[in-house]
Amino acid sequence: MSKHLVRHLKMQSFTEENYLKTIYHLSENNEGAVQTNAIAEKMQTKAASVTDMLRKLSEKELINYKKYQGAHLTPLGKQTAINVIRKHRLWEVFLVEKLNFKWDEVHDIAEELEHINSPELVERLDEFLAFPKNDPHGDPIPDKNGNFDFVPFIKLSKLKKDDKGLIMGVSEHSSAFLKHLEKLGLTLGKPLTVSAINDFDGSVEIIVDDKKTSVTREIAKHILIRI
Amino acid sequence: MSKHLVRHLKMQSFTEENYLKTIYHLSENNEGAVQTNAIAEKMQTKAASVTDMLRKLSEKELINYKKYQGAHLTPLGKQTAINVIRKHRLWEVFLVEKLNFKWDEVHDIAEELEHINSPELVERLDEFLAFPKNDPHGDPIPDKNGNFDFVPFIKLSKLKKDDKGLIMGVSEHSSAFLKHLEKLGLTLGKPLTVSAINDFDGSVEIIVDDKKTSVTREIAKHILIRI
DNA sequence: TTAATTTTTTAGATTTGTCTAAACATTTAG
DNA sequence: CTAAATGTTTAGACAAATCTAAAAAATTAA
Ligand SMILES: [Mn+2]
Ligand SMILES: [Mn+2]
Ligand SMILES: [Mn+2]
Ligand SMILES: [Mn+2]
Repeated sequence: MSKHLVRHLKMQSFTEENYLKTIYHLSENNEGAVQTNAIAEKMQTKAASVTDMLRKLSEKELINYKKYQGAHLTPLGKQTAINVIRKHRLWEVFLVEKLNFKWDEVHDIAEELEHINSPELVERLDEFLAFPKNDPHGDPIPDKNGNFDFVPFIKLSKLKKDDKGLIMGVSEHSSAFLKHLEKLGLTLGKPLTVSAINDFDGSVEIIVDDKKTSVTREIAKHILIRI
Repeated sequence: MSKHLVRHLKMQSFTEENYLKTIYHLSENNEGAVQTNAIAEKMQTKAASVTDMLRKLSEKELINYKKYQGAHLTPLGKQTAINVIRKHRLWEVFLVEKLNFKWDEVHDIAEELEHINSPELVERLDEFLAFPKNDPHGDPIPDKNGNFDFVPFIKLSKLKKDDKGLIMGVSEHSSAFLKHLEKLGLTLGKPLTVSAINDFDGSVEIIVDDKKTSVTREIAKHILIRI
């Protein structure tokens, strides 16, 4: 890391921050330790590289790690990860609300902006945006102490025929996925009704804006619903 | 450079961008080739490191460089440097105008933001800010084609007794310097009159807002005036 | 125009983050 | 319960950006 990017006191490199964030996201769902291969896959890197980094993060007391046993974030590691996520989501709100980007265009830019290191900047950005609670994809934005409401949305793929609900979020941020939803009229806040579930491939037929559409089971897994 | 920060087509690292920017600024004033030691001093690094980087930038055709002869930006290198400067200055305007930072607080944050790689983001930011012509320190903001008016301001240190003028810029961005000016009431746009020049140490006595103050010759060199 | 001084480059290390190939450990299946 | 498959770590290398110390070139001064 170049000296021109010297960070605050606890100097985490972009790379370290990305590892911490990935470990955080992987431990959100399943409870146990986060495995080397899972991290390697998410970060599009090799298991050997992950092992190296896990040792380093462990050295810095950002994770608990023992050989062959996977990783857990320490409180310090968790705080760091949540702070990066806070910044990511605030910048996404900025890009959509102030610069008129679409929700499918902001993720990659936020991946860069999330590493800008200025606590003051984050707090002022939060204020400028009027302390938003959710990002453009429905994800909750942690406050400056790292607290946020855990809202247990249900995957569209779990709904039954005739269930009704509101689209509250997505669990996949790729532009391709979001553009596809947009084309189908599936945007945040939209009410929908499940009109049928296809026995053969699990695809879900829904009614949105009085129009009938259908999404594959894979897509339905990434659409989050509040009933 | 980590793969998570893979940039656009012409992949310049933060470090390369900072070198190009420094070479650009050093060639703004004196015309000839930019010397190794001058770069080393501005970047707070060692001459040996500079030599390594000059060879690399030359390899990439961003500068013209021959051993012992110093460096010149190529058109491509100049364009890259100006684009980084454009981003730096636009972000400074954002920080001051939208997030209410003071002019002495924004430089370091902009040093990080200037490396965010998204042409679309820059254009939308420019529009959001209503296409500002100057940054909070009076420096001109290049347009998206890299063009900007060269405005030949005069250093306060060059003025004579009884000369009048407007403060149009500063050529030093450190927080300490800017805070000092602020304390003396020397902010952008302020009219001033030179009431005396001290023979002994060259310090400049001025009248601003009907009050008399005095700045050292060193400080006067960094205050830019339009008569 | 030789000598002293300044400037620049080279040589050789170091740190960070990455990789491949091979070894080792753990889990799963027969 | 052994054997195969899967998952993880080690060993050794590499590229980027940096450093120190020493050599070489260019400039300035005597
Ligand atoms: Mn995102
Ligand atoms: Mn998001
Ligand atoms: Mn600045
Ligand atoms: Mn500025």
